[in-house]
Amino acid sequence: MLPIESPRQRRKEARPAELLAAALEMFVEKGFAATRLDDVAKRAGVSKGTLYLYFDSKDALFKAVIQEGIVPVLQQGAGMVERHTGSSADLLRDLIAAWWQLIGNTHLGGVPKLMISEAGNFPEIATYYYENVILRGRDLMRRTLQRGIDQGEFRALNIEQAIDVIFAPVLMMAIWRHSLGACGCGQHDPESYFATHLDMMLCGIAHPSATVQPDGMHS
Amino acid sequence: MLPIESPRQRRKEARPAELLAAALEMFVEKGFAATRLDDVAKRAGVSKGTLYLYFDSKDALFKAVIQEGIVPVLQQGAGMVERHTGSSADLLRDLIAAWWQLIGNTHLGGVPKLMISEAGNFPEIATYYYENVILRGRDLMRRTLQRGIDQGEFRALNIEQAIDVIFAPVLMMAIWRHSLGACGCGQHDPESYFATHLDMMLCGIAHPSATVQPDGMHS
DNA sequence: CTATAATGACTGACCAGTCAGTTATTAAGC
DNA sequence: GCTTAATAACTGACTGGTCAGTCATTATAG
Repeated sequence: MLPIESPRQRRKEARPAELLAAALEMFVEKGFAATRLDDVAKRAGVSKGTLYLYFDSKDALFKAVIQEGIVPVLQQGAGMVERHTGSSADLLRDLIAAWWQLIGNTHLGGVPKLMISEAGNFPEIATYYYENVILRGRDLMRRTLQRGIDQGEFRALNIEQAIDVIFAPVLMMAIWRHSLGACGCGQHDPESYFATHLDMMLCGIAHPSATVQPDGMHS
Repeated sequence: MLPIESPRQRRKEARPAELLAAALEMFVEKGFAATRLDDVAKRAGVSKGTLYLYFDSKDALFKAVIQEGIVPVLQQGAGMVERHTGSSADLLRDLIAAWWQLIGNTHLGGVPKLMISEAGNFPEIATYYYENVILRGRDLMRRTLQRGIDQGEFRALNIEQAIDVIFAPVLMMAIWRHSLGACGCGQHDPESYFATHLDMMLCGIAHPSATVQPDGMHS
């Protein structure tokens, strides 16, 4: 973004950042198929011809939106787990808060919905997303949970399944915002919702005095 | 719907059940916009012209898929909460198991993904879905949780938020199956996944001996 | 004047929706 | 039973509109 070495004037600043931003917004809002490239170009303030100077096709634009949108952010936040020194519960809190701050609460928060909607039509991009985004994110969660178990802070449970159970409410919050939440349907306050979420994950919902049978047998 | 007064023989049984089923499958698989009505008709074994004998438009077909697909099933399972006599934890288990059995694990399991994808393009249907499906489902959950709290089995917590926290992993399981899960990406075994889920919800992940501060303060 | 960037009218493929025509089913006449 | 008439069910070629992708032209910079 910053001018690199032209003394008085950039020749052309246009890396297609506005185009990617406009495309992300419209893909999230209307879906891939229902988005017209004329509209994307118009929202970015250029013509459709210009769009085709930077992207070979609508598919290529979609791919670029996914790749250049999420992957850098995810890499950026990767060191958090190693650096952390406090309790694992706090690390879990921090991870979720960071995800919400950097992704969920920005335009990128629409990407999960977009990938869910279009995975079937773009298996190649879905695979890319799975390997470069989902697996990496799961890895952060896995290390956090393993850390908690090793330190005796968490119970030993099926980590792979726990990852999804813990992250699902966070994901759904972002997905909801970009789907039915945008139609005037109810919506929680994120801060307070995540607090309840963590509370439930760490303590469960059972009353402390009640004896609970975890795996389905009656008392 | 039932034959009114033909003594020995129905004239024609064809309510367009095959068309609705075919449309549901293809909408879930490819998305609304990317689904061609020629293909829907072909999958149902009729011509496109026949499809238009029963549905006024592609939009009307979509609406029918949502309405006639989910609402009856939801109504059918509504009495479960009243009839239940055991512990509230078991009721929660039963509700989730029933949802998975009747919706998640059938073709209807694709409807949540479909609504998420298309809510923006069909606000009217999204509102219908919210009021007739989501709110009703939340109501079952609410009564279950309230029951548990009243009986001292569950802690008092924010019920509205707890509903979503508890149901999100179940929903995500169904959504995953119809999006990235269909692209060869990993997938949990539902039975075992829901067991872990309930275990976590009821007991939390914290080790019993660890002192946990539920709401974000350090120890 | 040359080179580069940007444009927007144009084209061809695609597909929702239509409708004149075909086939299947039932009823009527004998 | 057999033939014909009447109606219902279904078909698929066609049309009109939409939109991804192209490219000859225009604008701008040096």
